[in-house]
Amino acid sequence: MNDIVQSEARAPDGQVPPYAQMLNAPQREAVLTSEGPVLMLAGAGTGKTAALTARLAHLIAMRRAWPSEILCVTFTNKAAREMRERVGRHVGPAVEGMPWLGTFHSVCAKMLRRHAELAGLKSNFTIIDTDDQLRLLKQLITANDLDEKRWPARQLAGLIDRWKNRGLNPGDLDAAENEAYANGLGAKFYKLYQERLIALNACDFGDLMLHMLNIFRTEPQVLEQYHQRFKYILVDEYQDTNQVQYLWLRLLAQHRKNICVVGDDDQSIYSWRGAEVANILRFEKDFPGAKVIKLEQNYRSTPQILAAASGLIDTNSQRLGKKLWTELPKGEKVRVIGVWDGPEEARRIGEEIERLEREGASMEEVAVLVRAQYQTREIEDRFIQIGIDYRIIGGFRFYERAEIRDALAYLRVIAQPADDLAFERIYNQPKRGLGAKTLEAMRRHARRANLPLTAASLDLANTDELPKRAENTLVALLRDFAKWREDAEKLTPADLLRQVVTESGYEDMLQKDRSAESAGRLENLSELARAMEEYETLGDFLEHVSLVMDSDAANDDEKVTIMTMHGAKGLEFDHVFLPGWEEGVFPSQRSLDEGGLASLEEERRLAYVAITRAKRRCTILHAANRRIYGQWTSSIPSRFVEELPDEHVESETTMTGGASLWRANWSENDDPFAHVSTSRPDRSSARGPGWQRALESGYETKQPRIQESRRSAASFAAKPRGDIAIGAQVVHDKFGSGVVMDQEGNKLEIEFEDVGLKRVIDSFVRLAD
DNA sequence: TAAGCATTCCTTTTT
DNA sequence: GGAATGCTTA
Repeated sequence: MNDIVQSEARAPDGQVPPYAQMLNAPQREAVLTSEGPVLMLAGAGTGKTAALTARLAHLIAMRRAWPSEILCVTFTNKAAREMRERVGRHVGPAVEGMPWLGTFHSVCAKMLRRHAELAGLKSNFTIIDTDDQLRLLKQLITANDLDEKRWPARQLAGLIDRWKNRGLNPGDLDAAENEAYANGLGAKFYKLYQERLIALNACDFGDLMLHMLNIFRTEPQVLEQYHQRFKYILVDEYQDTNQVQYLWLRLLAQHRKNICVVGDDDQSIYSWRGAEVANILRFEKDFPGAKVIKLEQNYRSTPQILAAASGLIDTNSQRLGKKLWTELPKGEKVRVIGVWDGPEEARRIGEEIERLEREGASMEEVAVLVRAQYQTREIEDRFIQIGIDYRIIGGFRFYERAEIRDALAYLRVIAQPADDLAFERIYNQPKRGLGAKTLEAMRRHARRANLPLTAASLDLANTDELPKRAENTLVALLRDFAKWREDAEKLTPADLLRQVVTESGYEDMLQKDRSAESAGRLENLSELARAMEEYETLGDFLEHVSLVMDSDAANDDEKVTIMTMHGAKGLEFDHVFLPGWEEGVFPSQRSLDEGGLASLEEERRLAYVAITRAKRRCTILHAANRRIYGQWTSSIPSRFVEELPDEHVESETTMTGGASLWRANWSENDDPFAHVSTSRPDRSSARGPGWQRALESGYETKQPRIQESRRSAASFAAKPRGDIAIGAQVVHDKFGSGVVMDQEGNKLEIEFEDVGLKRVIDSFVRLAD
């Protein structure tokens, strides 16, 4: 077998092709076993992407299929992009012809545009985002005399999403499902919502998959078409597929059975989004005779990091079982640091990072990974204070910002006059005096005439149903849109946007707004215009936006990354900090309260993912006290800490109990800014139950070992900036504008208009203009 | 219609 | 603690 494999790998000239050269034995097997079903179990850092791209390159180079005959699906645009790039390196411009390499959703969108009429849509349908989805549902709920308070649109949206994830249409719901919303109105509202979407010539994210699944199920000739086309199917991150994706894939693969799925059951962390690990666990049943290939050699982490992670994940019961190993040289043990409270944890991380910086580490290679978004604030505050450059990934995405959505809504109405949801978003944004009354009249009229809102409003303006003033404004707005539609013919999409932003009064509105964010909003809008430069038509751009919700923000600068553990999947860093390993934070309270063992095991997999992001050093922290929802809570270290194998871990608990008290006093004397009340820890409320307990149980009072590294930013690089003095008006990216009250070295004390007194490093502010 | 106050809700979020 | 939403009032 091996000989066959070896000879097959050779190009006609007898050379081992470059894409196969760097692969280890199992990787090579995964690449060369092109026929039949293959399950590739790829542990963290085992060169999964390398194998996958080599496989693609192999299929193309060996002429087993044209690039257009391979279906390759990923979950994220980033993964798809990376794959395309890497395959391109092997096979050159042939990748350009890989039209079916993309995310599940983009592939489905592409298919659905071809067969839209089979789903009751026109091929230029709009893809709506969650915002629109919620507003639409809210309308439906109130229009059907239901109390939106009692039965929130959010809940309904969640249910519909889950139903779609499972491949269920309104008619497929059983009694229990139907009961889940408003005492048995689930199916009714699901149906209403779907009808409304069709009427709007729109679909949501879930529909992209579900419509295609429905079409495959009911239109054999369409499915047949794709059977003929796709000679090979590749799926990345298979453990994250949900039911509808699974069914969709199974229909497509059943004909030739040349399907290769890649995944890692230990990295399944999205079950709450409908992902089913079961899909990977039962692959061999679905495709009898499937070849299972395990990639277990890790090229990323030190043996210690790997051992710690493996030891932890061993606690889980439901596993296919892999044993990761590495040839990399010994490194340092995983560190576990116990501290007194949240602020101290943030200080400690700051100190450690400053030390790494002094040692010459690249800040690009440092990450702080948290369980939940709210944990970022504490870290962020500290980094601002001591001047560590950071970037927070996640939270608000570029395309989710209000101003971006508004701008896109304008563009959508221009491109698609029938896009009611977009029109409703901006008909009074900026404020032009059209309110709920006007909207109601427009809607009434639209329903009566069975027209989209914009068209109906034009009609409405000819009647005398509206007050003169509203009528005039509305006519002016519609005239603007007519003009922009003409502009759209002549201008590039980017220029069109600039025009609209100015002429709609949106720009004016932001310029008049003196709040901290408005400058950033204007900045975002020009950023959006810049991003549009590469698109030829408005339609192209809008399709891109609705499917690719991430912006490829330049991340070439030296910044520490702060992000959630979920967001970090697939990434790697030399140094990883993992704060908040306490029961109730991680594992999260919710996962402990509900979901039982399964959800605890998912948390453990998340811990495994987090640790295995580290290449060289991994530092885990836990605090004895933490403020959660404004409430001081004392907490015990996460069970995951105890599950780490002792021999690969180095524990340190310097700052507990008395030491912290002592340190608090000491730092007050030492700290030139200690009199600044807003930034001093609130000692009265800091005495939570944990405090008492710590004092009573007589914690050992240790000298803090790291005193010398706890230098305040003012005493270090204390060179003040020349251009800022007390009394100066300054602007801070995060805090907005304020007045400098005090200055010491490079440290400023600023009274901000919005957030009050803060201490910041002067390099973080600029003089107000 | 918009501002100003009260109330609610707090994981994770690839598309 | 705090944002985000919704309701009340000027």
